[in-house]
This record gives sequence, structure tokens and C-alpha cells, in this order.
Amino acid sequence: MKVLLVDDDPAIREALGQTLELEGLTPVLAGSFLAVKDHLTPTFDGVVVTDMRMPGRDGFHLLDYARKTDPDLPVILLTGEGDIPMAVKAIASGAYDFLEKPCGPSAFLAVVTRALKARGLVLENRRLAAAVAQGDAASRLLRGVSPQADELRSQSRRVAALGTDALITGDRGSGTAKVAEVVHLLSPAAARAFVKQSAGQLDVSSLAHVLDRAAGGTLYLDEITRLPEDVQYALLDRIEGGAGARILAGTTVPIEPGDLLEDLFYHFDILRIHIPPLCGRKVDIPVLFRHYVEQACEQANLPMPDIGSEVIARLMAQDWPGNARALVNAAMRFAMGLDDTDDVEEQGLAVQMAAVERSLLIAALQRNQGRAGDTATDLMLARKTFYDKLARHNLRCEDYRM
Amino acid sequence: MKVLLVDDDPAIREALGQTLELEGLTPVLAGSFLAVKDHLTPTFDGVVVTDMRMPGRDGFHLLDYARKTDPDLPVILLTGEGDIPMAVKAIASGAYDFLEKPCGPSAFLAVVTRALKARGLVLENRRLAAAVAQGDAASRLLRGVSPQADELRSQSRRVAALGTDALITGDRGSGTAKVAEVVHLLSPAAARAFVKQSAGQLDVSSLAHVLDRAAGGTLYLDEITRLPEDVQYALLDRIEGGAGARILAGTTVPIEPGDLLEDLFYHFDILRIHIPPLCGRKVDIPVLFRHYVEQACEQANLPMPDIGSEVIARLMAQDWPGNARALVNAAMRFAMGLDDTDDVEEQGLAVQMAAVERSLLIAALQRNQGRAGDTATDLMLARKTFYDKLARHNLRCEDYRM
DNA sequence: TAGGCATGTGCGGAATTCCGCACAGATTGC
DNA sequence: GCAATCTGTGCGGAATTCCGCACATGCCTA
Repeated sequence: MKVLLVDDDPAIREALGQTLELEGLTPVLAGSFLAVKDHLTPTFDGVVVTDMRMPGRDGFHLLDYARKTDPDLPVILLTGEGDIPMAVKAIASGAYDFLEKPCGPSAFLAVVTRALKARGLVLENRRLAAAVAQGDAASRLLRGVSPQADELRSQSRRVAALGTDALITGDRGSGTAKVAEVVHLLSPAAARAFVKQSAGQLDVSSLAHVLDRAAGGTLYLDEITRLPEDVQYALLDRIEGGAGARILAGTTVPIEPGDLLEDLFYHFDILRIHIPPLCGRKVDIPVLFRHYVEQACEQANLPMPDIGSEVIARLMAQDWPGNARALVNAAMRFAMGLDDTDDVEEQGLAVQMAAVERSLLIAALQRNQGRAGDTATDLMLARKTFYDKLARHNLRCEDYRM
Repeated sequence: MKVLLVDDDPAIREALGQTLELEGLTPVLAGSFLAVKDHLTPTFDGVVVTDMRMPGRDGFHLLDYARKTDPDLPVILLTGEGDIPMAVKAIASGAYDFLEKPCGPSAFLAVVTRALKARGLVLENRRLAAAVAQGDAASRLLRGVSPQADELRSQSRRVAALGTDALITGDRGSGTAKVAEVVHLLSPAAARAFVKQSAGQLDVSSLAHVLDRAAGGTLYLDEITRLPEDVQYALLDRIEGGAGARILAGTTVPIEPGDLLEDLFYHFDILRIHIPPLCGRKVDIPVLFRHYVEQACEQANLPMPDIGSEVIARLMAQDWPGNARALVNAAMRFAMGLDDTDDVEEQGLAVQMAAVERSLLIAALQRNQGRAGDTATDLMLARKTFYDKLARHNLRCEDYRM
């Protein structure tokens, strides 16, 4: 953050500037309003200290201008010694604070530091408010109420902010690609390309190609341990020469230095994001399951079924080696009325499809209060076809009338 | 916000308290540390002004205690006139500011006001950070970057916070039920039941039933204008006697007092949430479309297709009388590789069944790591039939092998 | 009471799906 | 290197589904 110091007296400017520098702050010195005018924007990351009595545009003018530009931009006014009426007027005019000249360094620094802190909070609050309004990608996409889910979001935000390459680890089905995308969405390059590529399917020429496509954005290499050795060398060369994109590597198998070229391994291992398995954060299962059921229902335009406590108990009783992917599948089946939330052997496809069709027919009948013609139209079926299907499923329109 | 004023001299306390009250601030007066100790918590909504020299625990002790409790809690110290060493020590010890006794009301008020503002920023900062971390339901579920979308989220948050019954209006396909659910999720009763019911399908006995199911939570009555008149009377009786649940009413047709019993109409019309039509906020279409495509891809485990600018242009060129529901359908078709992004409100049964079958095939392929024979057996299909279905859905086994 | 509209069903032709078979090619294991 | 196994596909007959048509019946309204 900066301290914009405005005083027509060069000696005072220098002295105060030195005081600031000795405190580790960043002064920007100027002799007049005109010299600093362009700094005074709503996003200016700093505060203003100005002498009140200056030729031409005085401190009050500057204060007035600043307040119109950003009412939360702190302006500290330097007054003459004992000029109490002027000080009162300054505060009344919206100055953050005032200091009487000459003042001791500690008093000066105290006021400036307080103002900088206030400014920092204002800017941070604006940023946070924008994040809330927009919906931070981590909280939107990485769900869960467990401490482990919190940690995952925090790790993702940290990696995004740092902008470095990183390694994403997690068991099969845990969503390494999704976490990579979240990191991308959280980063300044969110509007740029996000390229996802299976590492095992790369060769040297296609590596160059995907790096070009990801330029300025993010390249995610799935299952990095399958990257062919010649491609590993080529990748290292690119990284050393500037890859032009952030590279995230994912793996669902445990990884150790010997699994990759050592330099490449340690390059990615600078930062890790570890996705906790579902079995270690079972408290997240109800939230995730409900979300996936809602998603499936929205997609298929199905009514949202009640999720009873016995369903939740059944979900919680399993360990979910298939992680989120398996939970998505279970949720989809549940949404379709298949009443199957286990990861066990399946019914045949035909039986499942019949159950789904029956659910969809019932939902449509309900939407249309049992009016056959309307329901057939709703489903974009010929009336006859519709009747045929009802017969097949032992359904009768009259059962759905008021 | 409060000003906690600590001084062993009653005359000074009273005088400063009056100064604060005249400024519209809220003083809390105390003669000793012990009297205020319990106020000093991390969530204390105010600042502390304390005399430094007091019998027993002095101002420094209070400052020290406060800083340990919450380093961001401003403590203003009142010093004796000219006691500069003491003032310096105060600031060095982390006091927010100091004032020399006696000081004028305006100087006193300026410091206090500044401290209150600083405290407000800190508390707001914490609240916003928590909201970001948790993921506010409004920003997660009610998407859009337009001012109208902002307004919808704000209305939803306000209704949620007030805890009253309300009316939700919006055109067909705009998602009145979804907004009702968001309001529910934002409210303190989020963990309780959310019951959705078509108003047209209610009778007096089923009304009692759904109110019982929603007890402590939220009941959403869809298409409230279709509520039979006898049920309206029954509902009014329950509302007057305490319904036991928050009741939200939705309508996709314009509603006026004559459309319902007058008392019932005005009961719900206390608060309205109006969902803006997509045609009035086209800037939201790209964001929403992308979200729905991502959702469809996640459900069906499909790779995310690129959404070209020509696709966006075509979406923007339509008015979307089917609103979000139609956009969901278009997104699903796009995700499935159907080059059809037009405003089609309902899906036919065949399209829905095709989507389901595709999802089930993919899930089975994943379970079987792309082994065709095993997958066909799993689905209880002839191998040939299985291959026919893959062809029909543009699926290839090899894409699901390790 | 009559007309209009909606419902429900049998018949039968067209369209679609199921699926066995045979074959060629690829992969895996001994 | 070879045998066993798996994969993928075209052909074609059987089975199933789609759906228009015609008709009878019931309900609602003027």
C-alpha cells in the first residue's frame, strides 16, 4: 500500500517521506494537487497525507475531490500548529484525521498506519462483497461441510492466488479434474483457456499443441504418472523455458519421486492439494447426495423426491470407494425412482429404463392432472402411443385426476 | 453500535456520555474494568473509551485484556493533559487512539466515530469472509451477473432473514420453486423440511397433512391461484392459528386480489419476490447456459464441450419465453452433442429417456473399465444390442479404459 | 336434448429395436 | 509364436413399438 504525500515544501516532504520509509511504508511524494490527481481513484491502494495550506489548489480542494471520487479514501490533513478552527473544519469536511505541524514521527506514523489499516479493510470488504455476490468458485463447486472440505477449499484458493504449478492428489472418483478447474476459475486467468488432457495420451508434438492451446490459462494433466518419459523431458524443457500456462498435474494413485523424472516431480510437488476421500468425511455425504439428486432432477425435469433419513443412513453406512463419482451415480438412480443407493450389482438396463419411464409418465400425469390428451402432448407422444405405454406400466389416467 | 465508556470519575462519564448521545451514538457507561469485562468479546459491536489512570485495574490492563480477546477491538485511551510519554506508550501498546483530557466534544467525537467505523469494517470483513467461505445459497443457486439477478438475490436474502410468508412471482419456467427453496436454504430453518406442493392438488385434509410435514420448516405452494376456495379458507384458519411453518406461495400467472380470498392474498402480498424474465436480463444467458452445460456434463460424465461465440450469439438472439427451464433443456441437448440450442420448453419423453439411457450406459462402462463384454453382461444385454446402443449414443468403450 | 369434446381401445401397417451369427482383427497369456 | 479371448461390425430375421384410423362411450355446456 502507498502513502501519497502532498506538500509544497520540499523539506517537509522529504522528512515525512523518510519517516515513512523507515517504517517500511511506501511514500509517493508530490508538490501539488495536479501531480496526484490521477492517483485518486476508487481502487487506489493507499491513503493521502496533504498539507492544508498550499498555493493554488489547497488541501480542502484535494479532500473534496477525493471524497467525490471515493468517500472511503482516507485523507489526512496537515495543519498549522494550534490552528484548531481549521482542524475542526477539516474533520467536518470528511478528512480521516488531521495532524498539527510539526508533529513527532510516532504520532504521524500512528495516524498513517491507522488510516492504511482502514483503507485495507475497505478494499478487502469490497473484494469480499464482490466474491459473495458473484459466488466464489470454491464454495460453489467444492461442496461439503466438513473441516476437510473447508481445507480443500482453502488449499484451492491458496494455489489459485499463488499462481504456481501444483499437484492434485486424491483417490479414484474423487474429482481431481474438477479441483483443477476450480483452481483455474479462482485465478486471475479464469477467463482464459482451461485445457484438460490425459497425460498417458500425450506425445512430444501433442504436448506442444496443448501448451499452445492453454497459453495464458491452465493446462491440467490427468494421471500424471502415465506421462511417457520422453514427454516428461519435453515438458521439463518447456517449464524451464517458460511454459506460458499454469500446469496442474493430477493423480489418483499414490505418487513418489521415482514415479516421475525427479526434477518434474519436485516441480509439481511445491504445492499439493489433497482431496480427502468420502469415507474420511462422511458428514459431507448428505449434502453432496442432495446436491447431486437436485442436479439430476433439474436435468431430467423430474420432481425432487424426498430423501428420507433411512436413505441417508444407508448412504452413510457405505465407504464409497468410488468417491464422488459413485455418489453422483447413486443420486441419479435415486432421482429416477430406482430406489437404489448402493454400489452393488445392477439391475438390467431394460428394467431400469422401464422404472424411469414409469416415473416420467407419472410425473407428467401429475403435472397435467390426469388429462390424457394434455399429458401426451406434454410428453410429445402420439395419444395412442401414450395409451400403449400406460397399459405397459399398468397406469390409468383416472387415478391422477382431482 | 455501542461506545463502552470507562472512567472512575462519574462527572466525566456523564459528560462524555451526553456528548455521545447528542451525536446519536449509544454510550454504555462504567466505572471500572470489572464492570465491562464481559462486554469484551470478539463479536462486540462497538468500541471502548477508557481513562488510563484508574484505581485497581487501569486503562492499560483493560487494553491488554481487550487485545488478547480481539486484537481488532478499538480501545481509545484518555490521558492527562500533556502526558506525552503516556500517550506514546498507549499507541505502542496497541491502543487505537488517545485523547488528552480535557478535550473538546468535536475532537472526541471525531476519534470515536473513526473508531466505530473501523470496527464496523472489521466486523463486516469477518461476516463477508464467512459468507465466502460457506457459500451463500443465493449466490450458489440464483445465478446471473445482471442487476436484476443481484436484486433477486437481495430480495431472497431479505425474505429469508425476515422469516415471513411471501409471494414469489415470475413467468412460466422462471423457477419459482427454486427461489422458494433458496429462501428456505438461507433461513435459520434450512435444516428443517422443505415441502413443495401444487396448490391445485390440495384438499382440506391433504392441506393439514402437508402443513404437518413442513412443521418448523417451509411449505411452498405452487400456482397458488389454483388453490380451491375451501382450501383457501382452511389455510387462512391455520395461518391465523399459527401454521407452524413458513408458507411461500408461487404463481406464474399475474395475480391480483380477486384471484384469491382477499385476506389470503394480502397475507402473502406483504412481501414479494419477483423473478425477472430471461428476456429482460440477457446478459445472464451466457453464465447460466455454461452452468447448465457443466451440470449436464457432470451428471452424464461427458467432456465439457467448447461453447463458441456463435452458440452464445444464437442464445442471445432468442427471447426465451420458456425461461430457465428452456435454457436447461437447451444446455442438456448441447452437452449431449445435439446441435440444438433453441427455446424449447419441455422435453419429450423420448429425449428424456435417451438421456437417461446414455447416462446408465456410461455409468456401467465406468464400473467395468470399458470392458465391453462385462458391461453388456452387467446391463443384462446381448453384446450386439449393447454395441447398437453405444452407436446410437455416440459412445466408445475405449474411452472408458484405464 | 343435442352437439362438441375428451377418453379409451382394437386393428393393422410401418418403423424401429433386438439379437444371433459369422467374420476379421486386436489383445493377452502361456 | 500360437492359442485363447475379447472386440467390433454387417447382415438379416424376429420381435416389439409407434401410431394413424375408426369407432364407441362418457362428460360438459348451451
